[in-house]
Amino acid sequence: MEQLYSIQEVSRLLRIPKDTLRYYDRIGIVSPSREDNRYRRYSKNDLIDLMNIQIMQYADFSLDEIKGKFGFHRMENVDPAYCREVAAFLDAKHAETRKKIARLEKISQLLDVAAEALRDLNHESDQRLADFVREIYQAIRKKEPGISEEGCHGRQG
Amino acid sequence: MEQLYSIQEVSRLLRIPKDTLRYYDRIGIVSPSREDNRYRRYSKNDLIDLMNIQIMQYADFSLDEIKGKFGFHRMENVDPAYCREVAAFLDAKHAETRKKIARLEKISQLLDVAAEALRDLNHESDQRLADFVREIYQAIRKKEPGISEEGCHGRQG
DNA sequence: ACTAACATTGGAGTATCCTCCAATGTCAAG
DNA sequence: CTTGACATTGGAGGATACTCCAATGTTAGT
Repeated sequence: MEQLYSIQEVSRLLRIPKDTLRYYDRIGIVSPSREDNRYRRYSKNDLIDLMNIQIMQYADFSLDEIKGKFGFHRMENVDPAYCREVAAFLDAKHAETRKKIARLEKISQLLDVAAEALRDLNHESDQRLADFVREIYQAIRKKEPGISEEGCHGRQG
Repeated sequence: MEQLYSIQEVSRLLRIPKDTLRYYDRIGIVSPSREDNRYRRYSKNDLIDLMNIQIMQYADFSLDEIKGKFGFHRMENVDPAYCREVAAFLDAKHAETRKKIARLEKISQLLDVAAEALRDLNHESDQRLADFVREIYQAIRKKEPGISEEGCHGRQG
């Protein structure tokens, strides 16, 4: 007596386009059972999976990560090793997120300084902007130790 | 006597792949002058444009925004109206960036709580995670007032 | 002349996540 | 039996920013 939902019902309940649900089925992310007529029938667990996916997408997980790393409600399998693995994965994501935030804070400052420089055009604000841009530019360059694919046939001394 | 650079030189100096430089030329973002043999020759100003583009990409501007909104070094044209327009644009970007940061802070928290819940499996941390997820889920849903393309032929009462 | 290293072009492919379409099948009501 | 709303499928297209390729032309050195 488990309740089942048609694709349309799921689409309305979770506000996920039907095409997207079909797409998720295709790529094996959420593949509901079928009726004799091949119509999809979503179970409660399928809905929970989909809600988890919505959360994880909000949290910048790619569909690939979602597909690969999670059993969702199958968490009934409380395998400690698996839990540790997932926890480590979440830690990595957390670190990544902190980095993104740091970058965006820089950008926020940059935009602020730039807008200010544009609003009152004087040497001081110009200078501040120039300095800031230079700092960021150097940070960008330091990222990769300097090889740009095609540019290394004739190696520079 | 302006110094000019070949595509290879620019690629090495700025660490931008040659294909990318050609791509920028194609889509009209930075189109250097040509020699008789049709080889590209980048001017100092072209380099400055490219550096600005690198900065703006770091700041999450799309190439379209970059193309549309900026005269870069042509800023010698200090048209006050244009400056105000650009400043307003930067303000909007700034607001957008603050929003992104707020979202990422939420995500950061979520990942933290989730990892913790996975590490020591007890009712308390589980509950905290569940609450947090619910809160975020509701925030996600509130975003759009609830229409999902295909799902509105037969309108729900 | 021949070669290596550079340059050009148009066009196709990659990656991600959908989004849309046409052809077709199913189901319930009148 | 027809109509309308639902469902299915495979495959194409879109947005973004490249990335790669093949065919071909140019330049400099021996």
